[in-house]
Amino acid sequence: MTDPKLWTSETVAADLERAVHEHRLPPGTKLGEDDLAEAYGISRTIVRAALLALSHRHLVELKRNRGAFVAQPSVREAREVFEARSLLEPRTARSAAERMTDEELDLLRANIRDEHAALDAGEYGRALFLSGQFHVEIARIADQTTVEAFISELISRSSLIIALYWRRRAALCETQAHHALLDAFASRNGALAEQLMKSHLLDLVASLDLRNVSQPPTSLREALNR
Amino acid sequence: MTDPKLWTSETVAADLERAVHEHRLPPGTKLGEDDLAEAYGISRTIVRAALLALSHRHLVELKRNRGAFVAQPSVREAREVFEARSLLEPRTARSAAERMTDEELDLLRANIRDEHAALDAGEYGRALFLSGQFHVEIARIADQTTVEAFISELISRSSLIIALYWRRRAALCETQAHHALLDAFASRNGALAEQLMKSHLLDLVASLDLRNVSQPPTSLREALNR
DNA sequence: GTTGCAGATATTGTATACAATTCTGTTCCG
DNA sequence: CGGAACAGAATTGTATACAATATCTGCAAC
Repeated sequence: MTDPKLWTSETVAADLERAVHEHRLPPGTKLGEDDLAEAYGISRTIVRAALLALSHRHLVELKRNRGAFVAQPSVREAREVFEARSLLEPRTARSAAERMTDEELDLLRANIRDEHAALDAGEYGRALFLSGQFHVEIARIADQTTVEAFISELISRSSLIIALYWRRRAALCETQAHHALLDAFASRNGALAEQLMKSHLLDLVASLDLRNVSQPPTSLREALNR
Repeated sequence: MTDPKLWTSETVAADLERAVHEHRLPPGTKLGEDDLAEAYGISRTIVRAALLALSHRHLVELKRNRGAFVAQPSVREAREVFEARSLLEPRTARSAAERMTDEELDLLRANIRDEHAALDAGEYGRALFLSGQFHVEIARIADQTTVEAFISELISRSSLIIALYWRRRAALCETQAHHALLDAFASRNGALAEQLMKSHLLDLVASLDLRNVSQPPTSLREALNR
């Protein structure tokens, strides 16, 4: 993290977002301004701008006079995030399938290959990140920058949701669904891609434990609105 | 603007967003940090945080070392915004119709009434703002906070798009569509509400002039990537 | 042993100082 | 008269100082 590189608020935010996405920074982690400033070798000014950006993406929660924490999405929020994804992603997958070039198809293939490699190497965080990038890449291929930005945010938030609510099951169901999507893309079958994405998202929520019991409030304080 | 009130970055951002939404701050307007700091009676620190927030909502464009400007969405971006809205809003209108209480119905009626009053008083900016709030309110009633946040951003961006690309026509087509939606809500007809919202959005884009000619690059500089 | 308070410590919130960059207007030369 | 070049002004970028607030520690009282 202490690269000789020149950090800006954008690069710091991206670096932190990736760390969150890869579960190196679990939900609830305190992100102290001084700590980060020292870690990156910059002043608190830049750190604050980065944290502000992440809070706007709902990846970080800012508590007045108490600091920044990696967000802990509620069960409610978890449902909403996947509800939003189900509105955006299936149609976007259809558009992508209809515009897909061979080069873009190769990019998606490479993504799945890298994810496999990461899994084999035991790098689960990296595999999770790549799995998310697959979805973002689809939005990019659909050539819808605006929708892509929304999906990108939702994907990152989904990573937090998975960290909190994932229940152990088969680990490879993910790549299976992505393989099926890839086939639909390869045959430029938009309707199929839309349907597969819809099912994929339903499978994802089904793999979560979103019962209302045992809400995350790690501390009693959280349970009582500070 | 020079209230004795206590301004925070959030309230300043909200105040600016409303000004943009009501077309009091047209696209391209320079938002100088010192000017704003003086206008609100605060330091540049707060102003910068507010501008950063607005830039994340794509309402303000930050140009390095040159300052903040009210965004000027391109034709491309305009299309994308309405594409995104068409993915989110019709389904959300359906959900809203199915959950609508009588009190919420009254809120929507009041909104339309206020919009009419604003139009009669010649307060076009306020009417435009209320017209947008109608859409946001629907998302709120659908009880989907996450989708609501996206729609809220898209509505504000739509206001910029209208400022740039609106072609004069019948002025009241807006309230007509909202009236029709209200009837669908009153009869809790989700399918109809979804269909009406879809048509409403199509009418909106149709009322814009999105031909690719004469793109906004006010200055030559803009045309050449700075 | 727990509770309550007080001072000390640490962390965030805001303002401001200074550096870096851009803009502007004038001068000088062709 | 037109344009390059420069100096000064204005504006933004970053760091830091200080204020406000929250947290922690220790001691005393019950």
